Amino acid sequence: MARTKEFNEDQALDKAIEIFWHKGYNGTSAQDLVTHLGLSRSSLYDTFGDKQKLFSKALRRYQKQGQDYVKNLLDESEDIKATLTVIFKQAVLESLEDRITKGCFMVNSSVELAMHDEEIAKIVNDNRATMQDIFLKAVTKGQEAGKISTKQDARTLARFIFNNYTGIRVLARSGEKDKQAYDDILKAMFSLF
Amino acid sequence: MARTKEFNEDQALDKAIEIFWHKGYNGTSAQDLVTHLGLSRSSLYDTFGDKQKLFSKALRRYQKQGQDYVKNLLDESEDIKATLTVIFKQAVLESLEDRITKGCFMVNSSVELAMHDEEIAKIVNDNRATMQDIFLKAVTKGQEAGKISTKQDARTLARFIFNNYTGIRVLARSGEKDKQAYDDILKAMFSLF
DNA sequence: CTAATTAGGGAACGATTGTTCCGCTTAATT
DNA sequence: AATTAAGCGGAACAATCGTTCCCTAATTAG
Repeated sequence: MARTKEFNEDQALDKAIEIFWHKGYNGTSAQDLVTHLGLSRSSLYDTFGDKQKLFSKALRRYQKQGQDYVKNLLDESEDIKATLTVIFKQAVLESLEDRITKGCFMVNSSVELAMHDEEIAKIVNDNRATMQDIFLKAVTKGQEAGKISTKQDARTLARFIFNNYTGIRVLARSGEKDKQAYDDILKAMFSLF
Repeated sequence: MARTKEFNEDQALDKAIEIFWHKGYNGTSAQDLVTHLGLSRSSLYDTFGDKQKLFSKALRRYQKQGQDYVKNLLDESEDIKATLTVIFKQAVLESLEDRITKGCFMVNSSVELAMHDEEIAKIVNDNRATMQDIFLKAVTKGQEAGKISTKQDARTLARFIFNNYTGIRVLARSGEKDKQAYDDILKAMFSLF
């Protein structure tokens, strides 16, 4: 009956993730979006509603990608401690390699928007709950397999892991490029398991 | 020779800290500043230059206040571990009490601006270096007094402490009000000393 | 081929942005 | 008391903000 879209919505969303991640919500203008997504103002607003709706849709997509990545690795893991090391070393690698250090889109959004936007607060809180749950299940499995110390209970460790992950992402966002700084944090953290 | 200012510059700076802390740099408009600081546009610009200069001056003031607080406590401390507990418990308390959770102005600014503004990046990096140095000296003292485990070297612990502090402040900013969540992190963290 | 419907380019909107400037007030110095 | 320099309230600035609207292009159903 009508014309077909000339762009792929998910690809556009990935572009939105990129620029919001880099510049933040308030730092990204409508013009930035038009330029970076490569589609017209009308297409942008017809497809996504408004800036806020586009942002939360992008953040949700980012959330799912990140969670799937971590969950899959841990679900299939035989050695939780080793897999956690992989995950954290990967985060460090990204932090060191990124020429424009973007940190973590979720952490950035927590800090910038969670307290001012209920929708974003929901996503952030849901993300924290889900991630801690993923870590909780993994740690429990690791403890049962005797691969992780039972000195601390699983929930405590899950929260502790998440907290250090957050810290590392902020460190990355602030531009730290000294590998030793990250490795020290990881060393201290993993010495607890 | 001329008229005297009707306001105190430091008091105005404290007001600026408040609103920038709460709303961020991009989220705070010139009108917000006029309203909140209670002085006219002309006075504001005559005194502080522009928005960016006012912001970095406010952030520097905040930095000094925070560093002095931690440094004084640790310098005068006989029991480093106990003093660190006090500092972290205080941060948790603030996080739980604040009706509008502002997190940490320095952390917020790192995330929002460090990668886009060289001046802010300088402040953030200087703050990290200084804080880690304060922790380093304290941990060393604690280890020498046999109050802190020597399983990890002092620099590693200093970075680790700073990382967990950052994480907790992000947690606060995202609105976490469950005391147990903070206490778990502290428990895990202090179990390393 | 025509009618119907959506996509998309781009001009245009009012509101708000950060900043400047003018004109009057105030107060210390001469 | 006169002079002078700065403070200050508020109007005004151009630029940019997020958003809407109009008009033509494209596509498919009938």
